[in-house]
Amino acid sequence: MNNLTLEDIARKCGVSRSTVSRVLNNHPNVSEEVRKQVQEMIRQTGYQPHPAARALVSNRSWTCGLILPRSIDTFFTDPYYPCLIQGIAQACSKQNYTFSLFLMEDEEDEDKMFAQVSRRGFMDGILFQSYQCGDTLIDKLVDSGVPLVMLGRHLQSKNISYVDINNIHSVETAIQYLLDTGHRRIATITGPQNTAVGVDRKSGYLQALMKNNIAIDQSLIKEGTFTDQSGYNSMQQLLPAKPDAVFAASDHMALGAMRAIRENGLEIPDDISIIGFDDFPLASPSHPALTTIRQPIVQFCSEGLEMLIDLVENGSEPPRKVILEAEFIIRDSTRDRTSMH
Amino acid sequence: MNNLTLEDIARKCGVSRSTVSRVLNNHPNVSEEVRKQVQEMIRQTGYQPHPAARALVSNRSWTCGLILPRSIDTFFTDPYYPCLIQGIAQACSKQNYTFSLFLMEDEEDEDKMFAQVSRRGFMDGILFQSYQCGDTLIDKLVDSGVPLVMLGRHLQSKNISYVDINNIHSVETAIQYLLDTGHRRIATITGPQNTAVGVDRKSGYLQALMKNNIAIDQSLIKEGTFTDQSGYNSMQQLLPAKPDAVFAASDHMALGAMRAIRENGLEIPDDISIIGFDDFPLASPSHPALTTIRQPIVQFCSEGLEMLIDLVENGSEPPRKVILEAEFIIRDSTRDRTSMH
DNA sequence: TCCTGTATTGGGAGCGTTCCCAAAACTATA
DNA sequence: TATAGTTTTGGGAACGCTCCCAATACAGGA
Repeated sequence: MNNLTLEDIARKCGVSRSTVSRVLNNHPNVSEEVRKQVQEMIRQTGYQPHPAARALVSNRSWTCGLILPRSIDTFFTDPYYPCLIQGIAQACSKQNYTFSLFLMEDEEDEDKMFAQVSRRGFMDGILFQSYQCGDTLIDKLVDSGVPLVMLGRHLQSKNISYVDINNIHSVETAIQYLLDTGHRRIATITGPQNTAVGVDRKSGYLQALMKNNIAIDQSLIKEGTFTDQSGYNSMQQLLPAKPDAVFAASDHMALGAMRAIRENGLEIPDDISIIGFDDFPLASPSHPALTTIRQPIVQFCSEGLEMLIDLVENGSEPPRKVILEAEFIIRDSTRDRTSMH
Repeated sequence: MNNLTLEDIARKCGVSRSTVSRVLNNHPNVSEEVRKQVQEMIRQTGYQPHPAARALVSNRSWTCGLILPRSIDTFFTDPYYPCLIQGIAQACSKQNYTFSLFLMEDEEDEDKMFAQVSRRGFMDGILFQSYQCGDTLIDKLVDSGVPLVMLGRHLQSKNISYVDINNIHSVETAIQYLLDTGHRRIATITGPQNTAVGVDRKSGYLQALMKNNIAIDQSLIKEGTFTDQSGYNSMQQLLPAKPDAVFAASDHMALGAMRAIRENGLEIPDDISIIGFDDFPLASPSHPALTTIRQPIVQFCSEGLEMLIDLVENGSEPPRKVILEAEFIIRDSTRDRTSMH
């Protein structure tokens, strides 16, 4: 346990506290010679400035929080959350930030988190995973004035800065691909319609069909909950409508749908093509390998953190907004049906 | 953003800073009347003490870190990690601790984490998920002197405090159950043999057979990696040896094994009984519902944190050690074969 | 009523930084 | 060589707490 102070280093180098502080913070106005000497001493002794002392005087803690609201019920089963957590952890490490995680389970958790967050100087800012609308937590956070970035747009976004994936456009691209490759009865398993992702991915599906003057058939649309099981159930309901392709709003649901398709004696992609969304680790090893839309999760997280740091340093007006493009990945669960003619 | 100080509260109440501090820290020697008045003022104003100021003077940050070492490669696919993270988050919230998460990906991450951790007063202590032996990180952490608790025993444990599940005993119980219900050719898919869990769960299997004077058949033992895919592959290799039961060292591997069994035209539990380990959310909704050993993950996490707090407050000598019992849960993937006689 | 002991209260010092301003050292110019 | 300007350096004050010790208030007993 290393308990040297600035003053100790200063004494060892025969300079003042201030000079060491300047070296530490890369201020100019330190002669090259002295800078070298101090840096060497810091290296040798393994000195680390005391974060609490720093935070006290500068009102910056170099810590950011990630809040996952309690309405999230697929934390254990959806690989999105581990991926997100890793992405944020990675971004924080890169920016020399400490990463604090808050999983809200009940109101008590929210109060406790609040106490930790609402005091300037402890948590520089927070990243908030968007989920259901109607979450009152988000309003409380905005009111508290803590720098805040939403991960994924909020359904009733109230001038909050956010990063999002271009869900609508990327789904449109995927559906257009299905149309171009000769599919005519394209079904979709949507996400929950009280979430922005759920709504946006469905919009992409609808818009693509409309642009191609294809009538919307409600029997080809089922709402899922992002779980494997809901994909399976929705697919069972869709099969009687005889779709030749399905777009599922998450890979997890796509895998469930594939199970249902196979159990009904149909082949993928020969009878039905299937497209997912996410491209998390479970997509590519599936059989057949899943055609999907890849979320740029690493970039998503680092953009989110960078935006947050910008907010902390330059104030949160006006709200920032970044939309990232997702990549359409064609694998083996879709098939070109035009070559059959 | 609430930026009142102790002194502000004191002034409003017409008392001194010290008195407010005493109320805040539940010191005795404050008259009941004054205490009430101050508490009411704190409530009204929503005053929160400045954590950095507190940490600076008391060398306690009320923050603990959870480190997941970089040798972990199943972070996204094994529900253990989300469960663990939630368990720790919950325990921290209960103890009014802030939870910082460190995911090590490369050596640079380790260095950065080290800088944050090795300075007393920033991170009170750390929880370290045990994984592969040969991790040098653990030695560095021990040397740094930061209070440390291992989650799961370490294969070459060097006097480190830890919490663990009684893996050996709980597996023995499960195997004994298989024997008692008439199974004779019990196979196992073990975890990696360079991890303590992998070794211990295999030991439980071996000991149960030995106690019943059953010869060990190496063709009934395959080593997996805790993934679904490895469960599938191992099961394919085990099938020629004609087992009538399989114990898989994780639910995930059990599910993979079930897939392999079904693909070979066999029925569960009629032809082969199967037992997993974990009882995480994916076990009970499987078909048939999986007989498994439930890890008391919530208790595991809270014991770990309590041990860490004990270490912080009372020093880490002698090392503490807590072993929790796991619960054997019988569902539908096992079948009593004695009633067939 | 005075004295002693205990319960309560107040204020100073200090934690390890950053920031600011003044002092010192150096440089260039007249 | 004197002077003004610039670069570099040092030290005080402050951040908001906790801890310690001294001061005060309030008992009860002689």
